[in-house]
Amino acid sequence: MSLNQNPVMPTDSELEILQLLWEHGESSVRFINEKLNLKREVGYTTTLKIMQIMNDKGLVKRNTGQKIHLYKAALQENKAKTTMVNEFITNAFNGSAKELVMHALGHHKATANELEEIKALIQSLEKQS
Amino acid sequence: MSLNQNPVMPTDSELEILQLLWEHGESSVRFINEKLNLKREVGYTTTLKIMQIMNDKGLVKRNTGQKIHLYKAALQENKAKTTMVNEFITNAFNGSAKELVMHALGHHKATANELEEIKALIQSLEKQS
DNA sequence: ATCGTTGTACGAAAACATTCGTATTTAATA
DNA sequence: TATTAAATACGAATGTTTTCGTACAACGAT
Repeated sequence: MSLNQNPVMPTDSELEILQLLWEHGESSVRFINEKLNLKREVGYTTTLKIMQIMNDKGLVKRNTGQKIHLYKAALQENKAKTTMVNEFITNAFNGSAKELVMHALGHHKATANELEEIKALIQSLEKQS
Repeated sequence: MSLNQNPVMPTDSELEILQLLWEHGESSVRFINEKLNLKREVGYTTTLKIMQIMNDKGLVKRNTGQKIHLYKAALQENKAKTTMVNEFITNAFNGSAKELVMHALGHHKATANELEEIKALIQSLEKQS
């Protein structure tokens, strides 16, 4: 996706890799490729190429000090996800966070505990105003 | 009896057009192209081509009874958006609706009224269980 | 009937994303 | 130091999305 190209939007493959980097921290191509292959078959050089492109785009930072290069996400997980959510709200929900939330809660199961946490967040947002 | 087929995910351009069709109902290519051009420059035949592709994919239904063909969204707005939200939750939030909602509410401003509506929805979800 | 305007059809270029084969580099070890 | 295993670099094929030029069809006005 991207009609909007401001903060560089990751492609689907790039997002898959970013998630692994957020979860595991700085990692080698080999490691990421093995994690990817737990879910689907991907060639090593395919993963390598995508991570090199991500480096060119500034989505990751690469440490080339050793033979085995190490990659880490260039963006904080929270900030990146907020950017993606806002983009999604703009593109698919005409800017209405409420609409998105209604769909997310109405059709994707959330546990009682999660609903409590969301209520608490709303409460704290209401106190701010 | 009809076979259920995998929902086709619209591309960004296709989604833009779907939103206009949901908003305005059955429309001509000329009309949609003019709406698009309020926000960004798009050639007429570009819009035409995308709408033809959407027809091939089954994203829209086309009425060719007149010289000016009319297009309407093939999917109900609610169903399509739910599908997109669930896809997004899977891809970017590891399946957690809560994570998505927290991001949506935490950083995208929602009005006090909207927060009330969301609370009411949560209440009704909690009653169900 | 012909001309000009406004449609649709279609193909191909341009831009972007994904995949992978092959060449080259690096470094441990025999 | 020469060999080998494992890494990176690079280019090209493939696939998808977006864009638009050009051809042709429909129709109203002359």
